[in-house]
Parts: sequence; C-alpha cells; structure tokens
Amino acid sequence: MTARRRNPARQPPRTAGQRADLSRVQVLEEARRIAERDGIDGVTMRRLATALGVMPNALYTYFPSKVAILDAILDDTLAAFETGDLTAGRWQDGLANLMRASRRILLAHPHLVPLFLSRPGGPNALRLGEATLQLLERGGVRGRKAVEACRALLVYTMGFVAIEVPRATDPESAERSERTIAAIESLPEERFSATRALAPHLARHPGDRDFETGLHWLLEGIAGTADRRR
Amino acid sequence: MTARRRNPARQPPRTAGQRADLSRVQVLEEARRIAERDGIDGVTMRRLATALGVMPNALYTYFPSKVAILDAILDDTLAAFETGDLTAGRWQDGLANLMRASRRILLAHPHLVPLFLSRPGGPNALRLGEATLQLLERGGVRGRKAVEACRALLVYTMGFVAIEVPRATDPESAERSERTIAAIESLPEERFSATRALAPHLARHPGDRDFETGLHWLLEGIAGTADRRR
DNA sequence: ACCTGAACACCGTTCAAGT
DNA sequence: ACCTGAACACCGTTCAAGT
Repeated sequence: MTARRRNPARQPPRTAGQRADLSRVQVLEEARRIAERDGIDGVTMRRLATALGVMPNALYTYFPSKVAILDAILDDTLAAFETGDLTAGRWQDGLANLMRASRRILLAHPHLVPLFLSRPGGPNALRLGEATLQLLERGGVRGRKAVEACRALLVYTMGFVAIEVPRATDPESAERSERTIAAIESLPEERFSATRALAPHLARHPGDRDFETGLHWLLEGIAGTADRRR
Repeated sequence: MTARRRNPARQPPRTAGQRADLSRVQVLEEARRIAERDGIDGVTMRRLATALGVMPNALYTYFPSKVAILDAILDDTLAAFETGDLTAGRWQDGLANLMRASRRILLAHPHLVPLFLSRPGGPNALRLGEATLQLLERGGVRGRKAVEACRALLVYTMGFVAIEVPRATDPESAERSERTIAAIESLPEERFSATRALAPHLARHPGDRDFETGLHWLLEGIAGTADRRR
C-alpha cells in the first residue's frame, strides 16, 4: 500500500531525543521485505532496526516483542484472502477452492508455514474458518463433525505445504532427486521391495496433482459422512 | 541403553591435551535429555557442552554441525518403531495402526515435529514408508497413486500432531480454551454465525477422536480409488 | 585424534538517560 | 512518547595451539 520511501542510506544518526518518525505499519513492511528475501529466520530485531535506521531497542516502542511482530505478519498475509467468491457452486468445490487458495498463499510465503502450524488463529484465520464451516453446513456436516472436518482439511493443507516447501525452495532440487534415487537403489531388495519399485515416483517432489488427489480423498470421505436429509 | 553415569559436577577442568572420553552416542544421549526437558530450542551447542563437561567446540570432533546432531536425534527416535506387528490384519487397519504409532511417537517427542516436517527421511523414515507402501499394495493401490496415498497419510498425521502439540503442551490450556470461547463470542453474529454456533467444539483441543475421524475419512477415500482386481 | 583458549559475528531484551 | 547508549546473557562456528 504505502510507497517505497525509506532511507536506503541511513546517514542521519539521530541524537537521543530525536524521533525517527516510524510507525507499526512501516516496521511490519520492512519485516515482510526481509522475510521475503532471507526467510523468516532472517528477521531479527537487529537487522530490522538497521534497515529502518534505528537502534534495536527502538522497535520495542511499536511491538512488545519479536513474536508480536511475527504474529502481525502472519495475520496480515491472511487479510488478502477473499473468501466470498470462492464459496460459489457445489459445497465440495467451495471447500476445495478454499484449501487451494490457502495452499497458494502459503506457497507464496513459505516462511510463514511454521508460524501457521504453531500459532492459534488470528482474526483473519477465523474468517477462513467461518467460510469452511458454512460450506460444510451446506453439505450437511454439522456440529462436532463439522469442526473435525474443518480441522482435517486445514491439517492436510498445512501439512502438505510444510512438506512441500523445503523441497520446492531448495535450489538444488534436481540434484536432490537424483541423490534420493541413488539412496533408494542402495537399499536391500528383500526389505525394501516396494520402495525400490516406486523410486522414480518417490523422488519426484510433491506438487499440484498430489495435493489435489489427497484433497479429493479427504472430501469424499467427508461427503460420505454427511447428513443426507435436505 | 547406556547407564546414567555422567559427571553431574564438572569439576575437572581438563588441560589442553587431555581427553574427555566422549563418544557420539554420549553426545546424542545428553542432547536428547536436554530436548526432553527444555524443548528442541533448548538444545544449544554451549549448553550441551556444559552438560558434558567440555568446551563448546569440542563437540565438533563428533558432529560436523548442530543440525547433524538434530538429524541424528530424529532418526534415532524412529528406530524404536516396530513396523512388523502393526501390519497384520486388514490393510486399512494396518495403515491406521502405522499412523497411530507415528502420532504416538511424535506426541512423546513433540520437539521433533518441526524437524520431521522440514527434513527428508533418514533410514528409519524409509522403513516406515516401506511398510506403508506394502500395505497399500495389498489394498490394490499401486504406482503413482500409492506414493500419493503414502504422502497424504503422512501429511495428515504430521500436520495433525503439529497443530495438536502446541495446544497439548500448553500448561494453561484450560484458560486458553476459555479465552478462545470469549474471543469467538465477541465476533459479530452476522459474519460469524457458524463459528459462534460451534464455539464449544472449536475451543476443545484436538485429540484422539478427532485424529481417528479424519484418518478414516482419508482411508475411505483411498479405499474408494483402489484397484478392485484381487 | 581430541581438546582448550580465544575470538568472530551474531542474537533478544532491559535499563537508565536524554528530549 | 520516542529514541540512544550501554549492557546482560546468550548463540554457532572457526582457528591456532597444545598433547
């Protein structure tokens, strides 16, 4: 939203009383830029402060801790999520669309995956949950079963991306596939016959088609449990 | 395996040339003890060294890096996994047993979950994969579909535990449930009707029954795709 | 080969002091 | 309220030196 005006050369070493004229959104913007470039572990208070041209402890004026900054980044990312247009049509298709969109967002911001898994949902995560629950209700899945279905879908989606990301972002993914095949072929035939037979498939990185297959299995199982009346 | 003989008081500050008489297994044992007590982030080279009564850099004699130590811990844990007795009976039951056992191991060592998700499988992870693939073959799921099913099951299991762990290990889980309910009830009714209606279910932490429900949905979906001929 | 001593280049956070 | 300066209590890893 805000323009890219920051001071790339941080010449002005302010003296004690002078303000740097920062804001929460500016801190967050810079944090996201660093995360995009160097991964989430690259976001340190000291680097963030340097990039903003202040001392590290100046950040504590805007955020009480580092995790508060990470949490804010997380919920910010989900704010871009438009649930309305995804829930049209058959309820199963709506659910598949929601999960596809979630995966896409996470793949675009791979560094957020560990945060997603460990932190409870912020306001925007609740919005995604509401859309999921409403679709399930339309499909006749209610009450406790609806919550279980909601969790199963999210767990599958998050888990898939968590497995997918380290492989997808690896710059030497081609070489890694070859090493995987070599490793499998060195296994003893009698104890690893199935693994050896499927080596080419196992070496392939999981992708769109694998995600879809598993997602549909799960949706079929959920549809099978749905309440038939109506 | 090895007895608990370590020197709790690390009085003897060795001089340059003297050996501390360590070994890879001793380093690993101590690392696991710390991980069990303080979480995986508590395992630092410096604390590990202090616990073993050596200087931090002495550890580099046994392991080339910290991640090498963590990887070794990870595969060690899976070594305790006995796949043989779990695969008897119907193939669907065998798969459910394998996933239950995996979840149980991960729940017993919650600090390993992030490692599991990010790292590719070591030798013992391959053993688990082989057992899964053989059961799928017995169920008529072969080729690419078998690999996809294997991944979907693992993704679901890992993802579930990843979501489950931070909630299960939280000492103030009861208070957190109440805060969740309060947060949900403060949402506007018109935009969050489904979420509000299911507040008590949503506040409950995911557990055994939720895991089973989702697992069976997935297995039913997989069974539906199976090759029927024999 | 195995270990110490010292250093390098980092962390998050707190506290007192300035305007 | 907002920022600096200085400090505290940490990190992983490397390098030269000793036996």
